[in-house]
Amino acid sequence: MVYNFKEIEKKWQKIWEENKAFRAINGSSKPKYYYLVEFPYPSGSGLHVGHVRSYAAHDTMARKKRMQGYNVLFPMGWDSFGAPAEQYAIANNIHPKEAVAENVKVFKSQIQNLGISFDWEREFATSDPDYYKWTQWQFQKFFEHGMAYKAKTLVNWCGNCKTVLSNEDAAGGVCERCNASVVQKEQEQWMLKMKDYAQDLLDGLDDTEYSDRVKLAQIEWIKRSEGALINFKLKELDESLEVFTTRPDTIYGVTFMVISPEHPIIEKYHQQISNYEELEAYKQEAHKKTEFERTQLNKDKTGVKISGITAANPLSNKEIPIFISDYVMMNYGTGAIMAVPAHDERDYEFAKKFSLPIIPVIDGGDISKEAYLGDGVHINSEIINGKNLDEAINIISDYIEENQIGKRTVNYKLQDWVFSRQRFWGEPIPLIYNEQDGWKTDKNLPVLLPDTVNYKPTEDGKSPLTNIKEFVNYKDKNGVEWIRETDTMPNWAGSSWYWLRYMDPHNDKEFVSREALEYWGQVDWYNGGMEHAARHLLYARFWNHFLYNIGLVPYKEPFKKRVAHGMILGEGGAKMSKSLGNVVNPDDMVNLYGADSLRVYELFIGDYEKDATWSDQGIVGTHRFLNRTYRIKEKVTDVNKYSQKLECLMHQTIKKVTDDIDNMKYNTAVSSLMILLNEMEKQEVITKKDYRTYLCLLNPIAPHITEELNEICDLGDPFYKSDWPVYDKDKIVDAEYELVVQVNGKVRGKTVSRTDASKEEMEKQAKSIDNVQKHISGKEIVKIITIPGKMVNIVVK
RNA sequence: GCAGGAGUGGCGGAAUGGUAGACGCGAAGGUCUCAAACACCUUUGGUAGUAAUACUGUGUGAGUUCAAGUCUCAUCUCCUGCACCA
Repeated sequence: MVYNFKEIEKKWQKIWEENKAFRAINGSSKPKYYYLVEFPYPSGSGLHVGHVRSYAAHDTMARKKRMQGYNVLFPMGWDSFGAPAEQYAIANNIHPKEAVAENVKVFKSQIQNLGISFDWEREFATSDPDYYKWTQWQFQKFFEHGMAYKAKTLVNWCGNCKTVLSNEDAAGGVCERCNASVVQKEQEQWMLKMKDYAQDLLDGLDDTEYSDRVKLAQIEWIKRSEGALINFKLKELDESLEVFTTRPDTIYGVTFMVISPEHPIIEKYHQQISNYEELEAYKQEAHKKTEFERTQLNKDKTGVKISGITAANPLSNKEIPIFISDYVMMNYGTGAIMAVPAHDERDYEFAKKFSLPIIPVIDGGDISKEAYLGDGVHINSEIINGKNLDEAINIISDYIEENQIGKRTVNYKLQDWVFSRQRFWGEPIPLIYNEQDGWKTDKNLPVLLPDTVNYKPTEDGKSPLTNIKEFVNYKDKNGVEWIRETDTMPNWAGSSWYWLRYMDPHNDKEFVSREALEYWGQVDWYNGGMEHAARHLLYARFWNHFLYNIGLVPYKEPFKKRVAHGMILGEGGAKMSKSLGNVVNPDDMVNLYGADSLRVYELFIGDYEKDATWSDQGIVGTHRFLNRTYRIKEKVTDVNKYSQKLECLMHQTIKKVTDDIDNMKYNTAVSSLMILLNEMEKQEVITKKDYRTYLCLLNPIAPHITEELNEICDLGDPFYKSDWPVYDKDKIVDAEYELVVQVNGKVRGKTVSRTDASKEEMEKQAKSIDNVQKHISGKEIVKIITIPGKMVNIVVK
């Protein structure tokens, strides 16, 4: 250990805190910039080296931006509601509130030990009543604007966590939290009408600068498809069955229909259906299957034919049977499909299984083997015979609209948001109910979570709050008795507006003041993990779009820019996990090498947006780099201008580091600083200005050691009060350079040339090199390509 | 299956169409030391050669170009999302 990083780091962290060095000022006349990094769940396992990477990266940008004269908002808080905190509490047999307080303390000190320049005066946790009061208030806005409704839905039920999960939480048929299988269960739930915002959420992406993969994750999740709704008349009833299809042109190939086992028509025409019991049994069987079995394992088609109801093809008038099958989902489209086995893989499998007719309507392929999915000319299709795909779709769409059989439509995969959780540790949904008045908002906010110890989920899956009479029974000031809603909000709620609260975190009159909203505007740059690029981002955008539409926020899109960091993998390339024993604790690294070494290492490790593998050796390298940075202070002279030999490199490095930080190319920023240090080490002495500039460029990445050296060597104001260096673009080009000479594209020699040499001079110089002579003598020179300041290529024959 | 991304030394990784392998790690040799650690110096893609140098080299195969890791086409592999989405 060359320098005492422990003492230095503590010292500067204290100075920054005492001087409120990173305080963001509402209404400052400086230009504003808002950096947001996802706030963590304060889980029991403490900070991960992955957190360090994203915090250090944003911190680097934030520190530089401040030095460039911006009023930077760079806040941090805690996403403390939800399952992780609750599970930790249950496991350790303490109240979630205490668990959160405990974990936040650990997280905060870990982050502070890293010297991240968060404005801690704006800190809050989503489980603070002062915060969730406003989450509840905003939910009431959704409710008041008809955006929240209660519905009996088939929900994903995790038997292990004893809770309902959103489709997003149950992706892949396993519980996001505990990995147990998810089954389907009917339950009354509060829903938010997110589907109404599908197109807006899609269009809004055009006004953002998200990285491509983030944008695509959003598009994929919303998934828009254009097609048509078509009504199929039911022969026995005065009723029709509506289907959604993207291929109306294949309608002549429809040989049967399939509806979801949960389709309401089954209940409605219970009487007409002669095999109702059989259908009901199938439905029950399907619900027992996990989503995983339904989708992954069981590609084998199952189903039951509905007896007593048949449909008619609206174009050909042919009578067709109707089946129920679990391959049709109630929550997509209309829950019913027209089956075209000749041209759809799933319908084909089903038709084969149930020996149903397969009529080709597009020419091509061999339908005796498989469904033909390719393009071609329509056949067996009366009014569209001989037409190609686009034409046929148009003709059929026109036809069904003219004859009022159906209409063109756009469908989205995006679903309404299941907003209820039957858990203790969440924001209570602030609604009350009685028979006469139905559901009403409770205006006495916050609706506080009771201080109960009975917070474990109940066996029947109801919220533990249902057992607390003092909470459930509510009498208003007129003496009217109400029952309180006992469901709580999902974890995603608190994180759906937290960036707004940072703008004005202590406001007890409003969720955020209008002035603060106008001043800070959009989050300029939001970083987080790829795992949140679909769901969290979608919920947050939806929430903000809604607030915008009711006039509560000035911008529709909350985040101007979103970039996703890569993961830090354990040594060996696997995801860090306790079971693999490859978890690296940032505290250990800070103790061994210091926060600066850890920060530099995590930024040097590779491309910020890509995954990177941890290496214990790598951090040794960056630690050495900082030691050398420290040691070179002995060479500093009192001269206050750049050394002549270093001047050009200094300007080049300023440019490189400035550009690289803006483009998140931290690895090459660090590398260019290493190059500069290597050069300085070669000099007998370096000037005060050389050293000051070098330290200043390194400061956003390694803030402690640079502040210390700046002070020890008496180079100027502390960096947190200083300006970012600027380069002179006339000085980034050296007077001389190494001219590369190629013959037929192969390097045959190098020589030192003047930057302002003419092409003729360059060619003359090139030809004078012995080895070049050797390769061109006796041959005909076809042409010479000369790139000033770079190279000469002599083409010979 | 669909979409996106990536294949470069022993390893992490650099390269506006213009010197491939910057920078770092590791390794080898050396200096310091009684010794070790730390530090410092030298070397380090492969093959041949004392060397100068030559050939070869960015997953594979073609192509465009004076010049290709970079552009085009084909192909293989890996990763990451999404997935019975009608």
